[in-house]
Amino acid sequence: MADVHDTAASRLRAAGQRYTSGRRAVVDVLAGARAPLTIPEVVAGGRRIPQSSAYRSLAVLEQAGVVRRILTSGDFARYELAEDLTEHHHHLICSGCGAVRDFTVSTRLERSIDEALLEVAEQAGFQLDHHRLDLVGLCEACG
Amino acid sequence: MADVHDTAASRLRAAGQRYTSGRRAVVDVLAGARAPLTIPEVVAGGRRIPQSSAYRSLAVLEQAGVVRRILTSGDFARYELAEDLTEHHHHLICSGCGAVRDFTVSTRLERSIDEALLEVAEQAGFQLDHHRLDLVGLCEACG
DNA sequence: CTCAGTGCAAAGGATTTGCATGCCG
DNA sequence: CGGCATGCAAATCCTTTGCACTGAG
Repeated sequence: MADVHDTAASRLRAAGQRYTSGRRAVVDVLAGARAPLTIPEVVAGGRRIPQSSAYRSLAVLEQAGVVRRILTSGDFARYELAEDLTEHHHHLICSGCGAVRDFTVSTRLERSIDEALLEVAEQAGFQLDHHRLDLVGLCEACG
Repeated sequence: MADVHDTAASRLRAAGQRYTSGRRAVVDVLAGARAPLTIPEVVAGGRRIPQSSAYRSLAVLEQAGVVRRILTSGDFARYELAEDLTEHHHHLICSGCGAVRDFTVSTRLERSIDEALLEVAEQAGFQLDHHRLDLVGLCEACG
């Protein structure tokens, strides 16, 4: 956990930004969650995080590579810690209620995907950064 | 192409909707594109498609399963024909300029992914609808 | 004639931004 | 002290909606 904050601090520094208490509070909330959080959830999860500051902090943290923004079909965007601060994973997305849950797949499959995508990227002249593999369906409650 | 319209018509009918000329115009524009289009692109691509009608038509078409809405990091949502009207594919997304391009991977990899996700879905009590595999990176222009 | 679909203009709502203040360096 | 970060409130802008009109059945 301290590790997360250390990494966050150094990445922000590298981006010419400070790791202030407000930004730290946002990271704390995200680190304590098991799934990506919406802005209202981040705001509600911290003791004193005004909405506009949450938006601004998350924008800065995203640019610095500390958090990642993910888009679902819900009204709000969601944020989670960058993958190298947690571990590579994917999302189960309920198309009914918009709930999101994390999951992982086998290393072998990951490797196959990465190999295939690397080739695709090369052919297309793309510089591959990462891939996104999401599962879309209905959760137990909505099914 | 006529096939696309036939399918669209029957799906709309099944959803209790009509396949009007306005909706047909939207489908025409999407069918003529090689990548998902933003609303402004749809509006600009058709001869006479008011913005609000484009939004409304696309919402109806999405509910009927004729088109799919996809979210990128750009300002606008993008729409494409449903996969069974084209073919299963994925997206290269440029994190620099937001451009999106289609690509496919081998059938073998698709099968592996589907098998793995089916298992994940089962364990999580999810009813699997489909998966999304996107490649995120920088396009030639932005790289 | 009736009702769904359409177009325009206005409203809605997540996100961004201007500006004054507080705080870190 | 100087400049970035913060909070509040107001502005932005994609998207949705109200309402009157048109067209298909």
